[in-house]
Amino acid sequence: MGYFPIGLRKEGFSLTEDTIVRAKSLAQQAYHLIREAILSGRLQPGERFIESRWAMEWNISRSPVREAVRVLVAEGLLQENGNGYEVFRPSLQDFHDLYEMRLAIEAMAARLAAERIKEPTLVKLQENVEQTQRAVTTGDGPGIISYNTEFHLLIVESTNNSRLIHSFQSYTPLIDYYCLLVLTLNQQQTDIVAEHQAVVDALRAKQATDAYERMFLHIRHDLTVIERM
Amino acid sequence: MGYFPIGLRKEGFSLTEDTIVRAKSLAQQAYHLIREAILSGRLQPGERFIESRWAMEWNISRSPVREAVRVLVAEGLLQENGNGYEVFRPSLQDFHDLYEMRLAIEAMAARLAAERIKEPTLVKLQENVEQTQRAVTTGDGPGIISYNTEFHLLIVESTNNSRLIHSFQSYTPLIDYYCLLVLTLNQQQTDIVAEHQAVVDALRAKQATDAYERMFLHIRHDLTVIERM
DNA sequence: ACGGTGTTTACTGTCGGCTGTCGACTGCAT
DNA sequence: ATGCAGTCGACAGCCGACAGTAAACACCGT
Repeated sequence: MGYFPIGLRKEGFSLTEDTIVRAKSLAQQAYHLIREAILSGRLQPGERFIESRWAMEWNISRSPVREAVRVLVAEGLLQENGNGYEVFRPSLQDFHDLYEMRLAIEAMAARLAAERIKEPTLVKLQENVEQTQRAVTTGDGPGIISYNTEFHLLIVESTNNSRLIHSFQSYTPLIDYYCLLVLTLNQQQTDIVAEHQAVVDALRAKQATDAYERMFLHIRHDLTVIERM
Repeated sequence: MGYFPIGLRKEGFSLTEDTIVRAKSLAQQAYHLIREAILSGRLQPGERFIESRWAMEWNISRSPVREAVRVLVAEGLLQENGNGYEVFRPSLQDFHDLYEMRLAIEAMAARLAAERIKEPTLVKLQENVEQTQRAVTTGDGPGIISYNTEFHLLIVESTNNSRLIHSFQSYTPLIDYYCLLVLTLNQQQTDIVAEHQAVVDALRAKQATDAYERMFLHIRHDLTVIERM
């Protein structure tokens, strides 16, 4: 007991596995499950979060759930509410703050990337822009979103700065979360291709301030489009 | 038992209090104590961190200590080490990454502050610059550091952006930490006053891009000075 | 000496239970 | 009805104990 992934603990498991795999701690599994439940919207914003319910649900004790909760509170996805916890309640102000954070991180990332990016990444970025173009013309909504995410990730990663990357990864799901809750989609803008292309051009030319400027305008454009709704 | 602040649990406490005060949870107290111990250098980098030792030390059970550890791991101040934990081991690369993070956050903050800063804050900033000037001329090292910290904090706070502020507050102690460990002091540069003054001037003139640029150069200057050592 | 195999030890992960607190409910007096 | 005290159920904070594990140690045949 206590070593099988949540959800398999009663039903048993297949013995046909050919490698030995050590399950993550229950606390970590609980963390990921709760996080996923919040970000996917299965847990409503403001909904009360009760440790013991989930512990029972998963047939584990409250300790690992508590530890997961501690981390989620630190990350802001859960909030202490007098006595008890509730799911983070997003506000427009938060969303605005988040976008300014994006501006800070990603514009800086573009600036740094201009000096550090490698040829293979540039190639990938160029491909990405073209794939985005196709997705836009064919009206492939999910495609646009996923290519867009990849575009920004590639640039942030090419800074080789672990803090920027970590920060980026911590707020990216939140943006999707807001879009899920508040907005239908923010991909109506067709300028995205041109703006991405401008960033790539600046990166290719190793023009740091130019890359910064392009990325800054791109994200701020996104923000103003969203705010108009 | 279990409801008095750590350190008072055996000695009892005065009954002359005239207000009811709720003690912070043991987990929160443990969190702050551990964090303080790390940042002050009393816990050496790389030193193994043993939950049960500290629980015994404080006469509490391991549960609250564990919860504190969870948060500190999430923040990066403790690291999982196979089986067990150890104190975050800073590296030069980390320090460099941290400074680029500063560039991202604080340059953006200056940009936003230019549009949002209020007159009283501008006055405070101007006073701050003059106090810094005096501290520099009298060779008051600690004074320079504390005025410098205040300067940057004032600007970040005047963005009214909770994410930027939170990010700033999470890395600020780390910078002091690095300075404590690696460097004697990074305040040998006397340009600090002129650079701060330039930022304040740009803010007063509501020149966003100018404020951005000044702050960017100021912090990068700091970084290059440090790196030369 | 030395690789390999028990064995101890010191720790983390998890559990179930106890206690304090809060909010809702109940019943009584006004 | 209304205000108040008492009661109760639900939940978080905390605890002591147990189980599992990794590294250090001791032992052994070679």
